[in-house]
Order: sequence, then structure tokens, then C-alpha cells
Amino acid sequence: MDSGHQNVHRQSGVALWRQIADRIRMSIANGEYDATGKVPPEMLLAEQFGVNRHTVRSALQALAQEGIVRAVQGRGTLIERKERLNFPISRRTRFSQGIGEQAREKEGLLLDSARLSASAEIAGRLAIEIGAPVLRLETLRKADRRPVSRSTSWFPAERFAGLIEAYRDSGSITAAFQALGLQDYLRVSTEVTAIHADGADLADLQLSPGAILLVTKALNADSEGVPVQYAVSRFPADMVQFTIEN
Amino acid sequence: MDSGHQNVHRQSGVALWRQIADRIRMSIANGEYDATGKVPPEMLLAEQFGVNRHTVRSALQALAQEGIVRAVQGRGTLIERKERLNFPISRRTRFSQGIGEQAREKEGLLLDSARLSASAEIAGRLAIEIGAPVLRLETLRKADRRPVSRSTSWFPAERFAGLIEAYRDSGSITAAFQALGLQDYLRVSTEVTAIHADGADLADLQLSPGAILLVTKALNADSEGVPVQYAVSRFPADMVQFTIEN
DNA sequence: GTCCATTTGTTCGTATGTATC
DNA sequence: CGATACATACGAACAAATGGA
Repeated sequence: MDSGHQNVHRQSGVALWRQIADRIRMSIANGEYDATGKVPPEMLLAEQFGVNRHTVRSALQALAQEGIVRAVQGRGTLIERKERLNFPISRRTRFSQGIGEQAREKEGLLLDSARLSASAEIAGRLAIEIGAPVLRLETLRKADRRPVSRSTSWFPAERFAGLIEAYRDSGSITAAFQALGLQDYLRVSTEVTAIHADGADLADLQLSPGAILLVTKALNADSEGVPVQYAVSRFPADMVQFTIEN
Repeated sequence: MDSGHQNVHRQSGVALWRQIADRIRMSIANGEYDATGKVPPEMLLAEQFGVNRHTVRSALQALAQEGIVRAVQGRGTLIERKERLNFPISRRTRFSQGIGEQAREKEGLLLDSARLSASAEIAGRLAIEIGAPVLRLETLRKADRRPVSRSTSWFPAERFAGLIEAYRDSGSITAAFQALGLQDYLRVSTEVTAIHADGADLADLQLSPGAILLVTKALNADSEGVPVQYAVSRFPADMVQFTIEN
């Protein structure tokens, strides 16, 4: 047993500083440093992970960049933010209600919208004909000014003609649906996977490259069971968790 | 618009070859290459990702190592395995039933077991006194000889005294419970997060370091609602997805 | 069977990034 | 802040295997 070593992996395609940053981020989220409100000293971390102090410093600088910690000379590295947002997934899943009390300010921004023809996959999900008109909305959701999800949603275009304007006004899918006469909808199914962040998601969610995204593919239907929305949403994995209550 | 470029990120702490490997793995899982059964030629991929051919080759070699593709000189890089196991999460979630027809051979291995005192967290989850005796089982599940999950489970020790032997014999929690007189149990809640794989999980799940794990924290209870098992399970994110049917 | 385009395999060299000391 | 070692990434060239004309 190599005493204190905590398994970081060399030559893995993932730099040591990033592995360590990920581990410290997790430890913070798990409340392991709640007693002091500080990350352990760099020398101690270096010893625990079996790396040089410089490597730990690179990791802490990345976390500082993300706004998770703040290094103060002579005091240590203070923890700035340790919450992990919890999203319940149920038949009545709604984004803004899901956040609930966990954040004060909630916003929904419309990044882009388009009217196009349904691909085979989208048509299958929404149970419409291939090539039928659909609306696609690219949205960004924030809680307390921090981005928490980036979604791409598809809707049957004929049924929800004024949806884009309704969403832009309200910043809420639920409100937009209601404005168009759909009073209620239910979550039919949710698929959950995880990938490395890439592309525009990195910029929109303000992540450092290499971050992990939780990906949900969700289907919502009206009370008759007719699909009204198919959405692919990406959440920064270190900021959120999902809870399925049965 | 920088024509073909598909967003890989330099100096991010994640090597380009790994980012590209992740992307190709996703594309395979999404069936994007089903028409040919092959990955596009190295030169084309290099152009699409805006990297050197060598970098693409490193990515493909990593995927070959995982058994996902096989390169043949003169023919191309053939896709060997494209399935992604789907795990339904519901009130009746059971591992072996969940896999169902998706795999022929299913195994459950007991890696380690211990009888210890409940920590504050475990006591809270199982609704028992802090310090009360609990059994902890470390298990590895396989489907068709490939590891698909690594779990750490806690059980109230008094109620399930012979559990360790019962699990070792059957390789199934459901069967072990039944052997001890518990005919039925239900999933109360499931939390889902994602992290980078580290430590023993890498070896046990036969992953290359830097891989992503989907992590579930699940609570099972008997029909009276009394907690019978709390389990933290880790799944290779590129092999599985979860489905929540409401 | 021969030619040829396509595609993977291999080997140089060089520059930069990562990590240690 | 160097000096050192190794991993990562690029570029150019050539070799070897495949499959179709």
C-alpha cells in the first residue's frame, strides 16, 4: 500500500491538474471541507495525491477560474461556492419549480429559434410524419445568474405556432404552453447519459473544456398522451444532480 | 464559419485524442455510421476535427483498446460494438431484470464485504441509529463478460445477517433478499450524478483513466417503507444510459 | 492477374505542453 | 525561475493491404 496516494493517473490523456481539480471539486460538493471552509494546504494536497505542489496549484487555479475557490495569501484557499443544484425528475417535472428554493433568481434565455422539417429521429420522438414542420428552440437557463442548463427543444410547429414569441416573453416553457392554451403537460420519459462538454456548450455554460455534462433526453406529452415537446438538455455535472422519487 | 471544424479544445487539460475518442464513441452509439459499419477514414476525421491524422489515430487506438472498433489495413476502421445498455429506473428497478434481453450472460461478483458501524450518512439513509451495525458489500456486475457497474451497498446488519453468503451464492441482491425472507422491495429514490473515474473503479471496470462514470445513489425499502439497502453504483457513461419512465 | 485509388501502418523530425526537482 | 524528462501534437513521406476497374 503506497501510503497516502489517492490514485491520479499519468499518461491517461487527462492532465494531472485536471484530475485533481475534478477530485477537489467533488470533495467540496460532498461537504468534506465544511469544517474549515477551506481546501487543505497545497503541500498537504500534493502529498495526498502524490504530485508536485505546482500541479496542485494548477488545479486550484482552474477552480478559482470557475469561481469555486479563492486563494488568499497567508490564509489558504477559501471555498466560495459549494452548492449542487438538485433536480427532481417525475411525471410533473418542470424546470423552474424543480429549482424551487435552491436559487433566488431564475431566468430562461432564448439563444436561437428555427422552423424546420422533422428529421427521422425527431419525427419518431414526437410521433409525427418525417418532414412535418417543427419548431426548434435553443435555450439557456440560469439560476442566480449562473448558467445551469443548455437545452435544444423541438415542438410540433402547427400546434404551437406562436411559441417562440411566448417563450421569449416569459422565459418559461410552462408559461409559453399556457399562453397557447395548453394548461398541463406530463413527463413521459427521461433518458440520462453523460459526456465530455464540447462545442458551443462550453461557452454557453461557462465551463472549462473537459468538463462533464449530464445529458437528459426528455419527452413531454399533453394529458391525452400526445407528444408536445422533445428536449435534449445539458447540465454541468459538478453543479447538479438528478433525483428520481418513486 | 470555420467550415468543417468540429470544436475540439486545446490546452484544456484533456488531450485532443481523448476528446476525439469520446466524440467518435458517441457517434457510434448514436448510430451515425450504421450505413457503412465503419468509422470515416482517418484523413477525413482529421480534417473534420481540425487535427493531424496522428491525433485521430491515437483516438482510434484507444477505442480499439476498448474493443469498440477494429482497424484493418486497406479496408478501414470497422465498428465492433455499438450497443449502449439501457437501465430503466422505476419503483421496481432491479439490475438483472433491467438488463433483460440486452445481454445473454449476467454475473454479480462479490469483491469485498465487511460488518461495520453506521456512519452518520449511512445511518441517515437507512433510518437507523448512528453506530448501529451494518453490512457493506462491494460488488461488480457484468453483462456478457464486460463490467457494467461497480456498487457499494449498505444493509442493516441485524435484519440481514446471512446476506453476504446469500449474495455470494446467487450473485443477485434480489435472490439474496428472498433467501432471507424478504420477498419484495421497492426503489424509494435515485440520485444521479457524473464524475471522472478514479481509483479502484478504473481497474474494476476496465476503463482507461479519464473515463466518465454515471453515479447513482439508490435507496430501496420493503413494502412497509422500511429501508433495506442503500447503494452507490458507478456505471461507465459510454456504455449505459438510464431511462426514467413516468 | 494488373493497375490504381483508397485506407491503414510506420518512421522520421520538430515544436509545445505537462510535471518534476 | 531554470533544467530535465516525457507526453502530446503536427508535418511529411513512404510502406502495406484492400477492393474494384
